[in-house]
Amino acid sequence: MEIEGRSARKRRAIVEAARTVFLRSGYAGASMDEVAALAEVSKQTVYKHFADKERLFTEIIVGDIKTTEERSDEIIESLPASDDIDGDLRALGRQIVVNVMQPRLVRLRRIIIGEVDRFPDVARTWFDSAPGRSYAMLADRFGTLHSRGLLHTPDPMLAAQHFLWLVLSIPMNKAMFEVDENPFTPEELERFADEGVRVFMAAYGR
Amino acid sequence: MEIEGRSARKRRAIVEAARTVFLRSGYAGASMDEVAALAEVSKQTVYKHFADKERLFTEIIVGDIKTTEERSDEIIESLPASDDIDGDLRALGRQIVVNVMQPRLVRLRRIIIGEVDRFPDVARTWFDSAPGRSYAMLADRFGTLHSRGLLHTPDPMLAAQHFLWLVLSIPMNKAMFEVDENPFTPEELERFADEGVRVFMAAYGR
DNA sequence: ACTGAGAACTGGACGGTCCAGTACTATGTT
DNA sequence: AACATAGTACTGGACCGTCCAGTTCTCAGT
Repeated sequence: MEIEGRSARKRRAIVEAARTVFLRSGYAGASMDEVAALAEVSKQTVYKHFADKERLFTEIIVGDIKTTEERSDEIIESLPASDDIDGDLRALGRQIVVNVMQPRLVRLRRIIIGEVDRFPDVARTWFDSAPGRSYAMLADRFGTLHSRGLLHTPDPMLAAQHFLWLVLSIPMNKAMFEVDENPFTPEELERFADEGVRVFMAAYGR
Repeated sequence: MEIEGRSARKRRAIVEAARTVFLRSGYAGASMDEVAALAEVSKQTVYKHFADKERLFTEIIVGDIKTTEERSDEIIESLPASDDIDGDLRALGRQIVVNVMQPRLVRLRRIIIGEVDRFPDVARTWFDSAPGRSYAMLADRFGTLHSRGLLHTPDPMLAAQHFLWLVLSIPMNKAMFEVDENPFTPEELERFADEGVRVFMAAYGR
């Protein structure tokens, strides 16, 4: 078993500290001294591992996005294919809303939106990965369900977007403007999911 | 007729310059020197009218929010009450999406989201005014239409939120992560509106 | 197991830059 | 005269990124 060397250990500490600091203070609000201090590492070491603040930010955020992406993939792939489409979608909607409304993700989203001008590539990566990939995976499922006659989704991509936003947009939009990243209880979130799915089924149900 | 005095004229120039600069560069990116230069005013004069950068920002942004609010009110109030609910809502949806997706408003939205931590009050003002007020006004209309049997919206507030986000969330979410604030043509936007209204009517019609 | 070389790290100082906000004098306006 | 503004220099502070002298770690070669 490979033991993590000193350099790798320091690097991990830096990444973790940077994640904390950037998520807490945003890009402009974060200082490299703060990162170094929290990582218990000298500033020089930070600059040995990362060329500058922009690259550190980019790596941290893109890393977080990838993690998020994997989790979302799991959730959508777990969508069962029972006869009870309505129940299946309700379960899916609940999982999605609870997952996406995690305070950490809400903060991440806010920071990326605030830095679109400075980091357009990060924003694009987020969009392709966070909602974009879910759109595509869900559209794929809806396409299948349509051809099996279980849903009426002739435009599966549009249906997928409608589904996700029916479930998410009310709490997400509110959270964008609240200091408290998740002002809803899990029960409230699940209600948003259920009501969203109800509307979805009225329009797209068999 | 009251002639605008010198002081008032300068103040207006400062406000306009500040609006331009803040919308272009955000709060942190904007500099007071830049504002003074664009307003063709000395920095001292800026500080004569506004105590500090934070207050200048707040006044500018809140002012813009109010303007937006009035425009939104007009649009929702113009919702006709004909027998053709479906057509009326489609017209409303189109107006809303085109109005809300103005590049200026999209930028404003991004800036406010990015500054939630520093300016929670501004964010709250935005939320209460921009989506919040529309929710309430629309919910009021839906309540009336429900009791007249023209819609089935027992929870008018929820229906109003579903309506607005069915129409808006797809383009708005994409625009949040694009450098180009409005990556859609008016035709595409209207299609989002129409499709959103279709889903809405399937769930809440009759 | 020992050693020596080189890489990585520390800690602190520091230059350079940017910028909010102030001070001060001269000029213009009412 | 009284007040507002211009113009400009200045202060104070934050912070990125660099530099350097001295220390610690790692690992290959013996």
